[in-house]
Amino acid sequence: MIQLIRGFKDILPGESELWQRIEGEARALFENFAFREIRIPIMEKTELFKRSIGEETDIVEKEMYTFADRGGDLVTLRPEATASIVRAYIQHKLYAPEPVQRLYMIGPMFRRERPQKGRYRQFSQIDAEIFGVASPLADAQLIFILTTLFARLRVENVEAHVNSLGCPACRPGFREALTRMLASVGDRLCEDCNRRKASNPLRVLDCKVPGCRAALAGAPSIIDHLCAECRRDFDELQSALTGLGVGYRVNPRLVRGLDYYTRATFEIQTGALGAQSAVAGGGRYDKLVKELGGPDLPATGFAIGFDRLAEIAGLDAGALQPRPDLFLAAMGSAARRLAFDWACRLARKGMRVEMELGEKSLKSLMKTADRLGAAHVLMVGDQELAGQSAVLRNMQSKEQVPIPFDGLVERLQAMLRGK
RNA sequence: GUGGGUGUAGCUCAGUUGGCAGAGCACCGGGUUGUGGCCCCGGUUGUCGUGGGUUCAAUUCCCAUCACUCACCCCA
Repeated sequence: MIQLIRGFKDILPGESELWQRIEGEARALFENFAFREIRIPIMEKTELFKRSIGEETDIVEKEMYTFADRGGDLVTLRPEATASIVRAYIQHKLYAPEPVQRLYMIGPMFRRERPQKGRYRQFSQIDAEIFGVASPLADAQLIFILTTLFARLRVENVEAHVNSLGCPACRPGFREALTRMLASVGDRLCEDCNRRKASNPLRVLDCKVPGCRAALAGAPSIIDHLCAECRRDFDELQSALTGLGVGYRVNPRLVRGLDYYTRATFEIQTGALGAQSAVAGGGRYDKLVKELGGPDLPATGFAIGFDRLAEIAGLDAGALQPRPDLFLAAMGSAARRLAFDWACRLARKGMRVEMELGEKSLKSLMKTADRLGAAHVLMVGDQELAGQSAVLRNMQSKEQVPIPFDGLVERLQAMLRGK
C-alpha cells in the first residue's frame, strides 16, 4: 500500500465542503474590495525566493523543496506566494497601466518542516496583496478584510496583533540598541537566542522560553525608535482600525520571519492551534518590488493559513454536507432503465439527483435514500410500469403522490424547484 | 534536525503472569413476499504498522525501522 507523503494530506468529502465554503467566502469578500485573482505557478527559479525571502531565513536555509530539473535548472516549490506575485507584477509590468493593483490567490505552498498540529509540508494559503499604495489605510483595509472574513466563518477567540518594524531609516538604530541590550544579558538567554542575537536579533523578541522573556523585560521597543514618518503611519493605521471598529493589540514583540517586511506588520493569533498561534500574518514590504528589479513602488499584503483557518472555523461541517433533492428507487431492469433516464435529465436541469444502479430491495433503497438525507424518493417498479405512473414520497412528511410518466421530468422539476 | 506519546476491523477503542483475535458503531441480510429512521435476530470485515530476534508458542517480551501525533525549532 503506497501512502501519501509525510506532512501532506487528503481533503476528503465531508471536509472538502468546508474548504469550498471558506474559499467561497474569501473570494466573495475579495471581489467586494475590488481585488482580482492572480494565478501563479507552483514552482519558480530558486533565486527568486532567495532574493525575496532572504538567504538567512529558515525557510530558505532549510525548508524549501529545491531541486534541479531535468535541464539542470535549480527550481523550488513555492514556500509562499508574495515572491511570485511580485515577480508577476514586475514581469508583466502590471504597474504600467495602473500602479495600484489589488490581487489575491488561493493555493498550496510547500515547506519541508517537521509536521505537527497546524503545520503541514503542503499547506494552503489565502493570499492578498495591494501594490502601489503607501498609505497605512491599505494596511488597515487588509486587517479589516481579515477580521471580517474570520467573523463570517465564525472563528472565535482570535486577536489581531499589530506592530511596526520601521524602515531602512530607523530600523538599524533599533537593531543596534537591541543588539547592545542582548549582549548585556547574553548569559540569560537560551541557546537558540544566543545564536539568533547575531543572525536575526529581532527574532529574539518573540522567543517563548520563560528565561528569555524575563531577560527581555527591559528590552528596547521598536515603537520607541520609529522615525517620524513611520510613527505617523503607525498612528494612522491605529486610528483607521479604531474607526472601523476593529479590535487590535499593539504588540512590539511581533516580528516576521521573512526579511522583506517594513513598517506595518500584523498577525491574527489564536490559542486553538496548539503551538501554532498565527492563523494569518502579513505586513508592508515597500522595498521588495524595487529589490526584485521593478519600480520603487510600495506594497503590503497578508497570507492566511487555510488549513489552520479550516481547523478553527466555527462552521458545522455536517450542515454543509450536500443532500440529494431526489433519490430514485427503481425495481427491476425495465423500471431502472426508465428511472436512469429521468435521473440524468433531472440532473442536467440542475437538480441534485442520486440513484442506485444495481438491483436492491425497496427496503434497502429506502434505507439508502434516508442515509443520504434525500428530501424525496421517486419509486418505480412493476406496479408503476403497469399504471404508467411513478410514486413520489416526501421523506419528511411521508406524503406520497402519483406522478404520471408522461411529462414526469418537467413535472418533478416544477414541483421540487427551490426546495 | 531534536525529544515525548501512539500504531489491533471502515471508525472509536478493549485485549498481563506469552496459548487458535474482541466490543460498540458502521456495513450487508432477515423479522415486514414493494416503503427509511426505533427495536429484535443473523452475518461480513483483520498481513494485530513493517522486518528481525527470543520461545514449543509473540498482538503481548527484545531490537530495528516506518508512519501518525504532540512539543522544540520555525511559521501561515
